[in-house]
Amino acid sequence: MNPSCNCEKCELKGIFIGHLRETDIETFCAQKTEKHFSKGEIIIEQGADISEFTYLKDGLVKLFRKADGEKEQIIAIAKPFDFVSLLSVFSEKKYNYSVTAIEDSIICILDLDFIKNIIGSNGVLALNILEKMSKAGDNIIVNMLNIRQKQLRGRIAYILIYFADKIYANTTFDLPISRKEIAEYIGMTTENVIRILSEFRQDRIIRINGKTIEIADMERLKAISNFG
Amino acid sequence: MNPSCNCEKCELKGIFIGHLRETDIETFCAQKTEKHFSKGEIIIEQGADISEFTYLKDGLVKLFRKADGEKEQIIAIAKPFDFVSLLSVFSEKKYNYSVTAIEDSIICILDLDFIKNIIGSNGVLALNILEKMSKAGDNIIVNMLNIRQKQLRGRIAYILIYFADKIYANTTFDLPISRKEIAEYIGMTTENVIRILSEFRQDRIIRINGKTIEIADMERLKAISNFG
DNA sequence: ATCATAATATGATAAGTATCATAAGTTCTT
DNA sequence: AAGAACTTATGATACTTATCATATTATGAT
Repeated sequence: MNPSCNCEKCELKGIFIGHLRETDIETFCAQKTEKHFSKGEIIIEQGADISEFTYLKDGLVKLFRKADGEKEQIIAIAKPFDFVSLLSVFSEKKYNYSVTAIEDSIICILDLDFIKNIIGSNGVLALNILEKMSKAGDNIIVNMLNIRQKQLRGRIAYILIYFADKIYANTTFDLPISRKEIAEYIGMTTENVIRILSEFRQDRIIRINGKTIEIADMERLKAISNFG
Repeated sequence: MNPSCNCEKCELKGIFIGHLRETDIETFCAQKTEKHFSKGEIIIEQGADISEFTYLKDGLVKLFRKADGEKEQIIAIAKPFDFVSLLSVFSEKKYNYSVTAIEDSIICILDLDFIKNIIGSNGVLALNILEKMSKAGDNIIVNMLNIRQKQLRGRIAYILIYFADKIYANTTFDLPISRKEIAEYIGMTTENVIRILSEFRQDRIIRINGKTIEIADMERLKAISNFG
């Protein structure tokens, strides 16, 4: 493992480095660029040419699209290993969604043709990528289906639990997105997101302090998520 | 091209046969099983082990899942080339959705380990599969986002246009699914699907005769799809 | 053929959600 | 420090959608 690569912490290390031939590792490490993005910065802009293969090494990002005269729609909140350039990369010429950092993030960038070349000459690596892509797409779809089958209270409960369990592993956390963005994520209005959060607070299911949320009654929240 | 393979009509021929070495083509053709399913028959059952790689050669199928005590949710209506075993195949052990034929269909089946083997030893083929998977996942997600941002009338209009344009290339067609299934596909109740179809009929936007739908005023339907 | 079951259909009502209005608190800019 | 722009907040009302009830027509099974 080439130390210049500085990939020790990267969750994708196993997939890439582990399956590359020695000569490719050299090129891979020389190729790789790491970029830091502060919370709020745009990483990928909808409509831009896809010429790079990017993935999230650290942080948290949101994928969203803006159609015609419509509101923005958040497609996914992605953490490391959830692949950033997961969707269109291998099938489209231009991104049909944007990505921004919702927490300080580190993105690794590789030339797409270079990656395609490696994959084309390394079937085992290809299978691994295939597995990751498959999983990433799956997760987004399952998530959307889960949200779709619930009503507003259930959706809010679901997303709060998602942050607590899957992202922060803590019942107290700072919401990385605004109420408006939550609305764009679960397909409802900003007012109703605020309203239902207030309702949960009044019912002592959560405590709110600005962006800070504390889940006070996880049992009830889970019940709402499951049956709401 | 081995004639015993009988793949002339298959849209996936180019991807598989085109990139296989001579020796692999022999095995591929010997391996391949073709199965016919009549309308209504179950092709894949949720929860079953994934041990085969299946794809749709001809016909029309629906992918759906059933969660806990919830209603069924239709994930996608897939035509040939939209890959049947697209989602979980490379990442899961068991199917988390079912597939049934909504029109008489022909399915091609290959052992999954065999396919993985081929991919593992053939990077170019891998890239092609990656492209297809990427595209298939994309389509489902975009479709779900499109539907989500509309209200009921817009959703119904959208799906009618989808069948007319994308599936049957004809403004008159037989609906391959029931009103109940439409409801499961666009996330609303059966009654409202029926109601809105009746409404469209009363407004002379469509003509209905049982399962047969004729789009009488495509302009208006498109307007409803876009702005509803 | 006939019974049972499911699909289509329509109305009335209840529940859920969006829209509009307004206000107070934040954050960012200058 | 003040103002602009945005976020959070809450209420009133209108609109959208679901639920319940009931009837009719299709479909499938014995």
